[in-house]
Amino acid sequence: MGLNNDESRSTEAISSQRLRSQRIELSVALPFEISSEMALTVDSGSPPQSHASNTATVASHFVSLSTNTRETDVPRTTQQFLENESRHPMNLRNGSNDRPTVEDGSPPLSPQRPSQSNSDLHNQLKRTRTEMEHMIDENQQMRKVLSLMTAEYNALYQQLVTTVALQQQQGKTEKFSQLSQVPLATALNVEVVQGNGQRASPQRSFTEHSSHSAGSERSRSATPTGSAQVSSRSPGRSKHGDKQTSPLRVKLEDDTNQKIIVQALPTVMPMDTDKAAVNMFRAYKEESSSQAIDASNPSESPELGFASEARESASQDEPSVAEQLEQNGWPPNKRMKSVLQDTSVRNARVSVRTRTDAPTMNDGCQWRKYGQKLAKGNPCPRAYYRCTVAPGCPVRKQVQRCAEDRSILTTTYEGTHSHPLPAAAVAMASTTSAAAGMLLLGSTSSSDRAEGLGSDNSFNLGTHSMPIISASAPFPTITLDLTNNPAANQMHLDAANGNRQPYTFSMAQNGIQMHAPSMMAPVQSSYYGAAKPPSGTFQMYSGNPLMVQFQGGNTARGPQLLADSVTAATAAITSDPNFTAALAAAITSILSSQPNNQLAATNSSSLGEALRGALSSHGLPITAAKKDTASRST
DNA sequence: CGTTTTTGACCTGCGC
DNA sequence: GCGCAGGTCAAAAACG
Ligand SMILES: [Zn+2]
Repeated sequence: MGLNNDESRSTEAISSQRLRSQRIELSVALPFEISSEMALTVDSGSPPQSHASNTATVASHFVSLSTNTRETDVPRTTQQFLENESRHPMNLRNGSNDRPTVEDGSPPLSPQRPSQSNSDLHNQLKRTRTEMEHMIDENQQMRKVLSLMTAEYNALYQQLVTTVALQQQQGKTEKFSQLSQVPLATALNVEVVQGNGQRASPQRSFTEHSSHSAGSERSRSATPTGSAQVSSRSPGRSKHGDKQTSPLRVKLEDDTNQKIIVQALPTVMPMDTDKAAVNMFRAYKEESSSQAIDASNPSESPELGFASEARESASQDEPSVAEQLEQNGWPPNKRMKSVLQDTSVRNARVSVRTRTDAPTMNDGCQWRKYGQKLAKGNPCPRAYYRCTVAPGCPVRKQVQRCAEDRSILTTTYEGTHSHPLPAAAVAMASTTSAAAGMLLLGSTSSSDRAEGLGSDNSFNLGTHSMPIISASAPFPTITLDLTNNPAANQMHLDAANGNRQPYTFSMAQNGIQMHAPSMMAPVQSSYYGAAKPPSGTFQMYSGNPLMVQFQGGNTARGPQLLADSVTAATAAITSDPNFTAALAAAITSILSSQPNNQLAATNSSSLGEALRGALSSHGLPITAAKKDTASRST
């Protein structure tokens, strides 16, 4: 380096570090109960190739999505989405087979009238059908969004409750710090808006990140961990990293006239098609230095408010240090970054173990390798990747093969995407984000290390339900084991405290099983070591009198599908206290998962597309029923 | 020629 | 302070 090394380094060192999470503002009406009662119907009407027999019943609660929604009305943001939902009361429906497609997709054109003649109906049917095909598409996307939102909402809700409780206990002065100390989900970012409108941002603003590829503005955290300090200043948002597509916005007001804005959620904004997604990203990138927000997220409605907020500070492409100082009162490199949040954000990790020959798992995202290291204890090098879908995206992943079994690939994700994701990437992204959120919410401190990546690559977790607590585990890590190894194919959510029972996810060929702590016993007895379950089986059991069963005909394999299944599972976990709700989320997600068609190991395979066709390609009878925990069918 | 990979240097946190 | 180990940077090389 040509520069004075020490100088530049130290300066950089203090400067705000690269952001690893996006900032997305979520506005959630606290009292709003999305979760427990809602799930999207899976009725996809009559898809092109299909049996049109997809039905689902989840605890008898169904929401018929976009039944009255025209294409243009399709909510793009979760906010809108949710509003719609609340506007249209749930549509209860039984899982019936072979319903007339009209029923589901019938647009506002004209309500069905029994008196209509057959020909009229026929014509209408035609028109409707076309529209329906669009609807189906969007329906599926919505489902994903919803499942995400549900999970996230639950997490948020819990978070808020915790926070409020804390606040009540603590003096006012401590409020902020309390807030900042609450371990938020990876994607969460809490801001406190004071009465005067000024924002105190206890958390480092993710959007500060300005790392152009030029890298002139490198930054590193110099603040010692744990010395989180809350100061009130305007959020350091600006620059490209700033695009956010916040699906939801949570706003609370506490007694002190302070608004708490909880920002959350990965930008999971499913695209209509991957092509569209690509284009969008292109545009996204191009505009990365300006106000790409509107362009890339046209659906953002003004009333949501955050768009303008974003604009206001995104005016400068690359503000100089002085400018930033002016704007924020702090030089960029001295910006307060909530170390706590930072560490939370940074530390939450989700690692996924898959059996694959490909050098890296195709998760739908674009990655750029930025490093490789020989990890201790493992002859296989560990590769470091960073997301390149959007400049400044904080997400990273590490990929390493298992020392024992080289066919097992461990991919560890960290961070939350700061941009819309291609459909293909939604599954994995939401999985990791949900899992990370759960992790952070559930445990107050660290937990076990990423298995397979750490020096001890023992993934012996499977055999017992004991969480592995590694003292040398700086990061809370959730591990999804998607290998079919009966001994190890589990996911453990470990809490350092040990007072939590791990959730266990087992991946059995085509299904995924989640065991909540309360029902550990029954599960282990029957599934483990048993023959492979029927293909396409999804089961979730919980201590609650609720059981869901998913049965599909096709054999699913490949990490992609698994990833999606896990998404559902993870989403479920995320809202631990509200398992039922989570379940709904999970189901919706699962339903859209697909027995893989062409999931080549190459980068070209698109999980999203694959998923999209899932239901239509295979008329999977999906049933869910309330049952006793005891009863189960395999 | 732009983008990605490779790779050695460098940084940071941690334990001693 | 030193050494180690995990991560990251960035120049150079490779790639398409
Ligand atoms: Zn990304």
